Amino acid sequence: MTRTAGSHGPTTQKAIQDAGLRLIHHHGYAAMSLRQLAGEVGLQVGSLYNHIRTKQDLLFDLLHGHMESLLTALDQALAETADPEDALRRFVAFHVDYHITRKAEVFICYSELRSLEPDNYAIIVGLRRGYERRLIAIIEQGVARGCFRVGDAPVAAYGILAMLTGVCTWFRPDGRLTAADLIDQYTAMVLNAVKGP
Amino acid sequence: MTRTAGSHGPTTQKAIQDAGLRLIHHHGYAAMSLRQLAGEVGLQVGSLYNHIRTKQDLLFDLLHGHMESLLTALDQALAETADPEDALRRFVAFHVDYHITRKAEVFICYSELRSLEPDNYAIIVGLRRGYERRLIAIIEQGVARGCFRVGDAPVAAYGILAMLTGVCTWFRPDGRLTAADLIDQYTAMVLNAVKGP
Amino acid sequence: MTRTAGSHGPTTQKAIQDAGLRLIHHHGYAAMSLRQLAGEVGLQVGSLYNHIRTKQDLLFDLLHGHMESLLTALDQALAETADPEDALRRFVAFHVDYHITRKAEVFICYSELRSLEPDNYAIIVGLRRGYERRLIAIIEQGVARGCFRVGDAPVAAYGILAMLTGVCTWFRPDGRLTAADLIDQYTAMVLNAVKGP
Amino acid sequence: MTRTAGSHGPTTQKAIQDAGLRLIHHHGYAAMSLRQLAGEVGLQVGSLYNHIRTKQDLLFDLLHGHMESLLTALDQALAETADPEDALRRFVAFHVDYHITRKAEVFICYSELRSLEPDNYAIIVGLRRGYERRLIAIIEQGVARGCFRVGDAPVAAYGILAMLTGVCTWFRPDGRLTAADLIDQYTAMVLNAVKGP
DNA sequence: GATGAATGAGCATTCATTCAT
DNA sequence: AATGAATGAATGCTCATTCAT
Repeated sequence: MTRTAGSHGPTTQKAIQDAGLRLIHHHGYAAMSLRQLAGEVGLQVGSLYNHIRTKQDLLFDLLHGHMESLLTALDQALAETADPEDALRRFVAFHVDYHITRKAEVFICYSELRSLEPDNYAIIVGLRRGYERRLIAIIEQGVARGCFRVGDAPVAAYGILAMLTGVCTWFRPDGRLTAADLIDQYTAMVLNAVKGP
Repeated sequence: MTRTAGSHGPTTQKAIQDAGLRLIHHHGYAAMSLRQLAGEVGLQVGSLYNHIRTKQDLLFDLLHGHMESLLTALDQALAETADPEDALRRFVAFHVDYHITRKAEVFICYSELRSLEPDNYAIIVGLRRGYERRLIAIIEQGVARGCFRVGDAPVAAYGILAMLTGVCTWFRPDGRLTAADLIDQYTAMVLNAVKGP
Repeated sequence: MTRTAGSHGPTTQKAIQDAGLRLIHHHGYAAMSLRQLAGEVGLQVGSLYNHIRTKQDLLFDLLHGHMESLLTALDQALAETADPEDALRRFVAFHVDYHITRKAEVFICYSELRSLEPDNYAIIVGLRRGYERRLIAIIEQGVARGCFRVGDAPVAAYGILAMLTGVCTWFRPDGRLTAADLIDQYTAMVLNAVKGP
Repeated sequence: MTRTAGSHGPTTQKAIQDAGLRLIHHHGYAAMSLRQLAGEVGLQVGSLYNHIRTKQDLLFDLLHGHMESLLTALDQALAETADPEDALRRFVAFHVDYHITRKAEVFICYSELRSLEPDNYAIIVGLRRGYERRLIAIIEQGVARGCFRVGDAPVAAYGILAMLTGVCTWFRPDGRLTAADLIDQYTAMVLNAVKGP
């Protein structure tokens, strides 16, 4: 954690994280300079170090915070589902909604994995695997109960995740489709895909 | 020594592009230094400039060459298809195969778009749009003929493309699945998804 | 160590300008490297950029500062002169004295004009034209009042300026002549030249 | 000398010197790159070295050739002059004419002295001193015969040389004045200056 | 004579980071 | 907390020069 206990700069801290997220999303971690970041927040470079430990830590905190809130939110969305089909519907709706709403976090969580130092990388990838496993489990349950039919559950899951995650690349809230339309269409496509002909 | 015996223009050019592709794929364009690249090829930094104009040009040439060969290969794969379902099968098989075989090119073509200068960006994105349009056209034809049923053709196309493209992130040729298995499963999923219940 | 004890912004700024002036005077702008400059001031190269924006800016600031102080000093020297002959005497004395005293600034202001980027060039040349115009005006007044006789006033002015400015190339304060001797002789030559036979 | 005996490339040799003169005049020796020069002549950089030994040699040959032809031409112009006043008239006419006609050579001969390596510097400065001495001798003779009156002959000579040399900076053949007008005016000014009131 | 490919040193500039104030 | 000045390493790129072909 970067925040010094007891310090009273939550505003600056937050401003740095927001600007950092935006800049990493736009230019990438390697291409973002701390001078740029300081400029966005209205500080001199040196002052940044009252709020972050290193550039790498800023990235890690962003990704780690994102993954934790993503997992918490998913568990909430899936709570008390017995039926795999119902669970899959909820998963699709949750994933698309979350990926539309917080596209920057989601995007850098995929694109900046390689910018993480080994230890940090392992942690984030571990959390991500947990997320994937929840979808795999749903599919495996569906297959076990005979309501889904797929060749290989993890492969099906990776395909579905890639398809749904793609929305954070192209979806525009002010475009032809509403988020609800999108969720409806993708839910139908995903269910058709796993239920078979 | 001013020249390694046996060195040869076109060979060096190719070596630079190969190493460049590999390094950009691994570390990203911004994080790859020309010193690293020169080292991989066995040259001094300055010598690189006998073969490339700028770092940006190296990236652009890589992406441009890739997009052109991708489009040519797709047109060949789709030649003489009358039936949308047949066309879609061929598209899936082609796309997955190509994205497994040349995963580095494909990956950087998505991930390094933002590293392109505006003019170069416009060119590559234009070519990519051409690729997407071919899939959209197939889906629209299928819908027109009543064999496919999707909410919105472009949205379906983006979903399918994202799903298929994902393979270049996780597929390992020495893994549990063969490329043929993968193509079979994904063809089935895609066709189910667009044919509806 | 991150900072030499006792170092201080404005002082360093001044040291950089002094050393920059000396080095540009000796080797020329293009031939002076910022490494050299940093070495003279006792800094690492990068630290220079806490005090200058670019190498070009350093040059421009030097020339601009010089031209402004030159014009101010000239106006002071010429204040309350009614008689053209008196004005010309004062001009010669002022110009020679200034060009002996601050020969480095004066020299680079002539020799490094071509190293200025277009916008900066225009500004400095504009100021210089203002200086020339003051001498031209004196000669024209003298001609109008019949005390001077020259073919073309600007041409006479350019000749006089070139003659006087030359001192910063060869005059040595510890040489055969004192500055006062020099001013006397040049005043006589200039007055003879413009008064005619 | 740069030219390999027996080679038959006088055209290329000449083209390189012409372009070199022009580029050094425009940008300065340090700022001119051999790549630029090669480009102007229509060669690759490496090929330049079939015609020059080094960049420094190119500069030296330019200056040395210039000084030798200047001295030869001056001696011709002054041949068979008995009278100092006549000699001074001829000197002014010769110097102005030469400095207008070959302004680029003349200019770089002043401005690029500092770019010469020590040995080359000594040679060129020696030749230049010879040129100055001819004017000093004329003035001293005039003073000895009582037709000129100046404080210090070398100082007068330096002033006159600076004044006359200045023309290569500002004179435009298509301007308000012809070369003849200029020579007339400057001859008058110089003679007035040295003859005294 | 010309070319293209190489070298190794050098360039101006930017970087993440540190720390006295 | 914030600043401004510093560090030392690194960046993309250019340089004069060499030389096998």
